[in-house]
Amino acid sequence: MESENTDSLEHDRSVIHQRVRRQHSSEIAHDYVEAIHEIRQTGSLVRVSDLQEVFGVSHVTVIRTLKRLYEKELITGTKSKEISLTDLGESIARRAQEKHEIVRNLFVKLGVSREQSDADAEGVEHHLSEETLNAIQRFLESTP
Amino acid sequence: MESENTDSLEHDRSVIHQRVRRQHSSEIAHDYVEAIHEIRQTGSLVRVSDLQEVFGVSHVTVIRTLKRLYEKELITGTKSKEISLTDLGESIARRAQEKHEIVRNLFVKLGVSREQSDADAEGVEHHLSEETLNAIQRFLESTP
DNA sequence: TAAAAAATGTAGCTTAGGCTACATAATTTG
DNA sequence: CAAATTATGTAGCCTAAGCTACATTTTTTA
Repeated sequence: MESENTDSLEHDRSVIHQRVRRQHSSEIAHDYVEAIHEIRQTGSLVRVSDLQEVFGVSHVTVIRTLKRLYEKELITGTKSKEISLTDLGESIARRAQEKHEIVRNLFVKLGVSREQSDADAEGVEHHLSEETLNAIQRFLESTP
Repeated sequence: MESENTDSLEHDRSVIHQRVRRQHSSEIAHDYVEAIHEIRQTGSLVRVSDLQEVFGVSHVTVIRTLKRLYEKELITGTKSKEISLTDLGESIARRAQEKHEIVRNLFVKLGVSREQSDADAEGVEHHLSEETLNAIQRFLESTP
């Protein structure tokens, strides 16, 4: 009963780490729908080999991941011709894109190169709370 | 030989994602040495149960992770009494602590609450390049 | 100090996310 | 159009990181 009156110091730590683990487990799904969304935006059909190139993994890994996305109802089908986003997938993709842009713009504004901003944003975007994203947006809108 | 002349557009995407995957695979190790370092800083011995509380996982998971840290020569021993950082582990822990602080201070400066800044920094700290960290530090040192 | 409680450890299961090797299908091209 | 190439798909293996169940050891405490 030691961590009851200590303002749950230890307990809070574990909550933080549990949140990060949760974020990781949805991260790949979000990256995939984001990539699928971008490909669809160009007007192309989405092929396994496209995703294979985007992520730099084997086609086998792509196929299995797509199955999981289908089970989670983020995409409408798992065969190459049928790969498209569900409404849920679509909204997740849009939000991921927004987050990515916000984070990238923050880094650019701080003086980081375009390329590095883009690369770092990729890892970071999944770990920010709404509070922090809002704060970043406020900062971006101030003092251009 | 397809992505040689296309300015490696697709190829670059895959490099970015491969980097994020690499970051993820070292992330837990870094979090552990950071936690061990913090516990040692308070003068206490490090016990399995301490780490279990910090991360909110079962003691079994902690034990197995400690074995991996030992194999990677980040800690000096895997039995509770012997858990301490190697020089390598120590330097990783210090750097992780620094990064965590830099990111947290950025968020605080942007108006995010202490608590949320700390939580978000935990997920973000592993994904920033030196270039971005330096840019953030410059920003923190300017216009206090 | 002996019993109870807490901490540690082992065995073995699960899922996610990588992979190669080996088909089969679809597209391109000579 | 037939052959070659490219794209998909399946089977089965690996590691990391979670877990529960069941010892065993260590520490507390009555």
